[in-house]
Amino acid sequence: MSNSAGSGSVSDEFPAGLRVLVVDDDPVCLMIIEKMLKICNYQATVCNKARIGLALLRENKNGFDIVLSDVHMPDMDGFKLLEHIGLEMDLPVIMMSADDNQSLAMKGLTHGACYYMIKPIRIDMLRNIWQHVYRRKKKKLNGSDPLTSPDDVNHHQKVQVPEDAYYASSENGAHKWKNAKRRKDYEDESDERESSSKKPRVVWTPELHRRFVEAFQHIGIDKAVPKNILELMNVPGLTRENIASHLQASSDRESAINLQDLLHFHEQRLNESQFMGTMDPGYDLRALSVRGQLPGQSLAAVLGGSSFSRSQHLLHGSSTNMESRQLLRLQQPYDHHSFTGVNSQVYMPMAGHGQGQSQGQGQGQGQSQHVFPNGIGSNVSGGRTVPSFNLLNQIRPDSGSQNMTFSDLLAHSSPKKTEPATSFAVVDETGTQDDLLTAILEPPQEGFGQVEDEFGFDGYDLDDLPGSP
DNA sequence: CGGATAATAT
DNA sequence: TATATTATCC
Repeated sequence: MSNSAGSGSVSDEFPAGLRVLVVDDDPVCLMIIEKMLKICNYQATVCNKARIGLALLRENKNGFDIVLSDVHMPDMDGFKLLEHIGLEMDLPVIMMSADDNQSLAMKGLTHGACYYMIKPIRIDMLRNIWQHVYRRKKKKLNGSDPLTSPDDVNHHQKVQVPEDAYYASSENGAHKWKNAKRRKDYEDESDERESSSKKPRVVWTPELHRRFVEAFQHIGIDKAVPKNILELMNVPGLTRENIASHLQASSDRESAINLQDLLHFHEQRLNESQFMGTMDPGYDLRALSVRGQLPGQSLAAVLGGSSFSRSQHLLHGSSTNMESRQLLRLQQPYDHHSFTGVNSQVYMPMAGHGQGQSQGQGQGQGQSQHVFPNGIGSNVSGGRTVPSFNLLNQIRPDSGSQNMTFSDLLAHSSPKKTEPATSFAVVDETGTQDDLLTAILEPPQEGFGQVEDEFGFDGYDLDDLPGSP
């Protein structure tokens, strides 16, 4: 294999030869998957012991592109394996399980799995796995931009959190942020000159953030207000406002993340039902809308809860699987270089509207009628409300642990934060935020968000696969 | 304090 | 330009 140098041409051989490591204690399953992978033209390596799988991975760090692992295994829990892989190498891991338990799936996803497949695995599901590899590779490229100028500009550094690193703490990084916003009490000096910047914006490096979290946890959710946090953090130059702003941003991010998790599920359902495909390949803007509430709160509440009441009637029978039905139309006739189902962004509009007043800036343009929850998108520029938020950065780590997280923060400190969203939408990576906005704002079409007969699917294989026609 | 929006940075 | 992050305002 080997690709030619990065010319623009799409190497039509990329997906082929993908090196997949499959770990599953069930020999039958293992064999089947292996077979299917081969049919897909992938290079499969199988093993029935998690430990062995891990050993294989360690042996040649670059020997595989992606890992497919079962969840339940005698010698080592699939999550454990996942953990090790996440810690030691940068490989996309897909979890598999016959158990469609939502929380289990959630656990897999939050622990770093890039996907969670419900067995039985169908070949259609395997065809697409290359996307995960591709996506990760792409992300890495974007992240490691060569902008790292060694200059000692005391500005700020580009602290891109490598997707797999989360908040790896670097002990001696304690002073890095200091120079980033050295400000002291001297207000007279500098301001304009001073070597570089004029306005030292605080840069929340992972280290700084860590300190923040530490303080937050130490204080306890009830008293964790900016003032207290500031005090405990004891960082020269940092102001209460800085904390407040960060606090706000953090909680917003948290809810955004939950949203993203939700998205994962949708993606799965999508992929899983895509075999019946054959829609016209005309559009690639997948917009998905959910009626009902989408409390920016906890994902658990959303998934397990009674949200989505609107589509309730669509669910006949098994109530185990939540919103799987309100999916929409998928396309992607093939497993080719289309990206449907992978990169996506989610936005949610607030229930109400019309707050766009702003302080009489000179914008001149009209205000958007829709308001987005702060952080998840609230930037009015050029008269438009532009949604935005960063899904990828600053997601705090330690899933498993029961440390206090910002979810707690969210739940406690802002019960009435913003109104629950009435819908949300998703677009794939070709969609811009604006597209999304459009999707959201679009008048609730008939059948939007509901199962559409016209498209030939009224059920999802997820449940009826096991044999219940 | 908490939340929204303006301002910057990338 | 569009989006992300932080500063300000109320």
